[in-house]
Amino acid sequence: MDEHRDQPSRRQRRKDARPSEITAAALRLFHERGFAATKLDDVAAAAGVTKGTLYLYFPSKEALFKAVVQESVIPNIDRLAQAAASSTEPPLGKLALVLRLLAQGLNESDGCISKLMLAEAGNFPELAQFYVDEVVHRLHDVVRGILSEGIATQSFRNIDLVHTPRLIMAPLLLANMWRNTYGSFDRYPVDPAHYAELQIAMLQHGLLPSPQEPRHD
Amino acid sequence: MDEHRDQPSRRQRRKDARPSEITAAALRLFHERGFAATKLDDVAAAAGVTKGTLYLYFPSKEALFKAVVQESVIPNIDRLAQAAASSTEPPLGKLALVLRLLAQGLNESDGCISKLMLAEAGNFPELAQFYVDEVVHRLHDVVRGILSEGIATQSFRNIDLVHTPRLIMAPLLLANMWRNTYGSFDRYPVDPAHYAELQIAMLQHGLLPSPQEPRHD
DNA sequence: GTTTAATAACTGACCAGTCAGTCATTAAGT
DNA sequence: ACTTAATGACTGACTGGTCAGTTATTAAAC
Repeated sequence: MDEHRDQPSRRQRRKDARPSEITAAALRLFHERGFAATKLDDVAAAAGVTKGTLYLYFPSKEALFKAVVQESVIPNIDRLAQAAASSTEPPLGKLALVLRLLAQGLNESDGCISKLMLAEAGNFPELAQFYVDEVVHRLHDVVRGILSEGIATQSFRNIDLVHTPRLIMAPLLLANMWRNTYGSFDRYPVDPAHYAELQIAMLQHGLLPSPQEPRHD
Repeated sequence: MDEHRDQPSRRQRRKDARPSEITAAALRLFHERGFAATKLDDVAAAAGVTKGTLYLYFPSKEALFKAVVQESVIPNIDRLAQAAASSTEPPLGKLALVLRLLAQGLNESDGCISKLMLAEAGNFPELAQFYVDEVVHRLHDVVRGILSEGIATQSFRNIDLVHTPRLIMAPLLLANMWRNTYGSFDRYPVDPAHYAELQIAMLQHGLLPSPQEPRHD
């Protein structure tokens, strides 16, 4: 019986493809269960290899974790900062652009990292420091730049430049964690893109009815 | 030599005080390190007992975790709902009241739970379901009631009643998790009460300059 | 035939959970 | 009051299972 022939052959050698497959599997499981509760045997199985193979590419479980974070975190920030810088819209439009891009970035690849880092920061202080400096503060700085410009041109009122970036991005970030975590338990599905639109409207009008023109499109 | 006399005596019998001391210690450590990464020996030490004692009061580590969550979660919701119901303020004032109470509740006792549940929901589905139903949705319902009233009296524009509660509370919740997690790494201290005020102002005005009266107190 | 990616059996440290024993406290006996 | 028996809260050494990390072996690739 050669029933081992139907799958294209186990034990392939694919040195270049492995690392990203492994980190992808690890990200999913770390996010789902937490770092400590995730077994490397499970990560390996999810990546279609065995545990020994992990150690060909990553020297330890902790190193794998760091690789996961750094790999998933680098990309979208630059894209976002660049989009904001090159946009010629007025401040509010620029802000809307950033929020929509953020929602999109969270939606695809890895809005998982924010929750994962939050949960594990206590166990990995240096990594947490890196994350705060390289990701969060850079993101805040983008928004802060827009706000600052808006205040200068009197498009915005004179808001708190230190904390308002967090205030503005919090709903999107939390909505995303929410969806990734409680999605299956919740009555209403949560959609980051929808939250982006709600937040944009809120930034524009607040809760109050628009005094000049009650629009109805 | 009676040098054993200076500490009031180890090995006291305090059957009634133990459980809350244990859950308090457990909450701190679970929140700091995560459930799986927390050793019961450490919880016991932090509570001033030994591991064996834990098992006199809680049948398993998982049972301890559930006790921690349920104990920390029950109180503040009712207080908040009641305050909102008995307030005679206009909708925006009522909303401000709720946000301030929420910030206060997060600040003292246990704003830890929200992060802890977020991190462990995947490993404790029934508990997550309980938390979503009994805590989060009830909180949202309070806010939803206020919004609904505001729309009816035309104090508010016609906002999305399903999602806006989350949108409004997200900044406070996230700011709190932030402070509990990255507080020591962050440049600027995060204060929930301050975020409550920022958020109230944002709900009132949005980002835009107030068209009728540019106030400056 | 040589190289090396991949495997799987193995090891040892760690930790949740157990239990026989200890001692602070209570209360009965005098 | 003073002694002593009974109680049960508390301890800490122990165990069995689990899992990160290792290594001897296998087989794919060239």
